Amino acid sequence: MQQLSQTTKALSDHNRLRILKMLQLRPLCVCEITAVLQLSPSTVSKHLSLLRHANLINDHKEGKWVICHLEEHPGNHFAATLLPLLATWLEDDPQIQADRQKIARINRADLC
Amino acid sequence: MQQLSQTTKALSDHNRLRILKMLQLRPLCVCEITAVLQLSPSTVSKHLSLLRHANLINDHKEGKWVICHLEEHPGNHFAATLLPLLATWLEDDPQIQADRQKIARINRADLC
DNA sequence: TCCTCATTTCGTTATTTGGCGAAATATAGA
DNA sequence: TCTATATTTCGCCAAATAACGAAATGAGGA
Repeated sequence: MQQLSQTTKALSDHNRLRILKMLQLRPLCVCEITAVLQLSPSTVSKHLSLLRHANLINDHKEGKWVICHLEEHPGNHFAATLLPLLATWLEDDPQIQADRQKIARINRADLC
Repeated sequence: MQQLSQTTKALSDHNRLRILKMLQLRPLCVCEITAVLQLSPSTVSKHLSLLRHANLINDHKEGKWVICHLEEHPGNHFAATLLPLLATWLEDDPQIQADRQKIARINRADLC
């Protein structure tokens, strides 16, 4: 029950949903996510940490960047079920579409 | 996006999950739910109101009782997808099983 | 009508959450 | 080694949430 509520809580925040829907497009470094959300790096870091603990995303280092991506094989059963569903949800949401357009224009090299 | 986060937020609370899993067994009046959760009536009422607004449950009056039941045709797409999933989740959770045993023993007539 | 009892609403309190900026950490490159 | 920059951690504040008890509401039965 704890694990389910942890997962749904992670999915209940506006900005965390935006992050997950962005990552559907491609893996992103923290500063790209920060640029799109227009939140402070510390806030974004906290959201990412929460998503990581919920087994919804994962990351790896590439030089000085931390690259985040959707978790492909979540240890958590609920995350494993919900992530593919989320992939089909919110596709026509204006905010999500705007975020994705921003990502298309962004270049990690100039940004960070 | 608002609707999705409303739905997942509703599903992110321990006690609300317990309520939904109880209602899977059969419709229950507010005082039965209150008796199982061991929370104050006002607290339970608030949880129920939140679940109603999220289109996860519905209710009707029967004499002086308000009988709650799972929403069968949620107006909300996310609720419609998640309710059947929830029905398969947490079936082996000890807390959920204990709640259901309590319900089996409870009788609305003597309780209220 | 009046009383009882199930439920909801209101006002309050403690805890959690989401946000920030400053300081700490870590890594690439000079 | 020193510096610059990406990220995280820490300490704080404001807003949201979950809980309670008391008061209000609403329906059935005396």
